[in-house]
Amino acid sequence: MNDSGQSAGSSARSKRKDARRNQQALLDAAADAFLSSGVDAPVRDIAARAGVGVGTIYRHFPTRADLVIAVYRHQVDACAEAGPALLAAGPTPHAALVRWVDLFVDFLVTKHGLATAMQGDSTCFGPLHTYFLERLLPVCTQLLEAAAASGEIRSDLDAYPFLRGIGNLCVGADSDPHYDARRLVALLVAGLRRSD
Amino acid sequence: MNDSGQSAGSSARSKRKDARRNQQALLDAAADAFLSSGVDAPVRDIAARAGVGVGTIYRHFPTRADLVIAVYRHQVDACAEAGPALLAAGPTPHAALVRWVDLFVDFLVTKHGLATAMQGDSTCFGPLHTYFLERLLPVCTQLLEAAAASGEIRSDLDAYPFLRGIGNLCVGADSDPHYDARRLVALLVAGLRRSD
DNA sequence: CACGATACGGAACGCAGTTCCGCTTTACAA
DNA sequence: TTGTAAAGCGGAACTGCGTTCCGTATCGTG
Repeated sequence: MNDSGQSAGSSARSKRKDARRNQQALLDAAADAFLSSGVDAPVRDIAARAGVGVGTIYRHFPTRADLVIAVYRHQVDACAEAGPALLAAGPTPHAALVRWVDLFVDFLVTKHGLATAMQGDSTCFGPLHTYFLERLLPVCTQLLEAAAASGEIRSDLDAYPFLRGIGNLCVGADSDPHYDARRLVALLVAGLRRSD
Repeated sequence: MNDSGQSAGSSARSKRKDARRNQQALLDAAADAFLSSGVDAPVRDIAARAGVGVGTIYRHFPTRADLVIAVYRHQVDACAEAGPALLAAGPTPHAALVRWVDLFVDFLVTKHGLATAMQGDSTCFGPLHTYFLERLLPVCTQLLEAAAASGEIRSDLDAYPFLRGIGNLCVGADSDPHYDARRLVALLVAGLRRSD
């Protein structure tokens, strides 16, 4: 039952050499395109950049969202793994929580349109939302519970709405210099502090 | 120079009777459609409901967003006008701020997909975003400044990011029973409190 | 080298918002 | 009442998106 890492069909090593080459080209092209045009870069553009037809994209990544996941998987994983590390390193669980949230926000804000894509509609980006959740929810829960156990924050907020709230606050943070998502997230976290 | 209320071209009383009738039918149909299918209801559906062609929509409302604005204008205005009233009535500016925010969040959460439409992409819903801003920003500024002047909250947060943050937190609040936008907004406001 | 499995390309589909233009309806003047 | 220009209308058509499909090309093996 433990089959983590097979979701997009992109990690099962295929037999044919050209297939693997195309898949890598696609990942590179997508990363490029996301960087310069945001996560909303049209599938056709990505295919063109990679020098393949659109059909090839869909053989490797069943859906646009799966391509996005594949591109950012490493960074999401890194963020997930940073949680326990911060908890072990930081002076207090609350400090670890704050640092981890910063990490997450930095990640979201840096990728143009990622936050928007991850929230909002469910038709096209459902898988993306799901992946983020299943990867980050356990970590976030752990941090939240540790900080609650140490009495630094209130204990009546689940990780899910907290994570979604952070994600939501990051929507549109790029492309608007007057909107500072980091600050608002900090305010939200400040609102969590126990007011004894 | 003071020509408020002409923006969508929907309030300039047209000469022809049928035109006015169609415009009203369109508004009713849109309100209906938004209620049952969310603000994302396709233009064609709305036109069909109203018994007109799509072209008719675009003569009355240059853009989908303008139709959305026209449908919700009254409620946005009501929200804007409630600001000063609450400020005058409430025991403290902070209480007024909290109540006003509640009002705004209720409004956003109630209309399926409105928050999502208002934030996020700018191509299609730019005018919507703009309208909300120009209507609510002054009110929000007033409330924030009053609460800051009374020493109840910190004074270093502009109304714009605050409003956007609230709007963002409401994204996807409908259609997800596990996500309580009201609570998160409350947390955000709590984070605003002065910590002397 | 031949052949079957595998992968590829890109035309085509469905569904958005929006535009365009030939036709209808209205309002007003004669 | 009726003629006529202006205003309004309907819906086919255009652009752009994600996705599907299928005839063709390529790969790896016997």
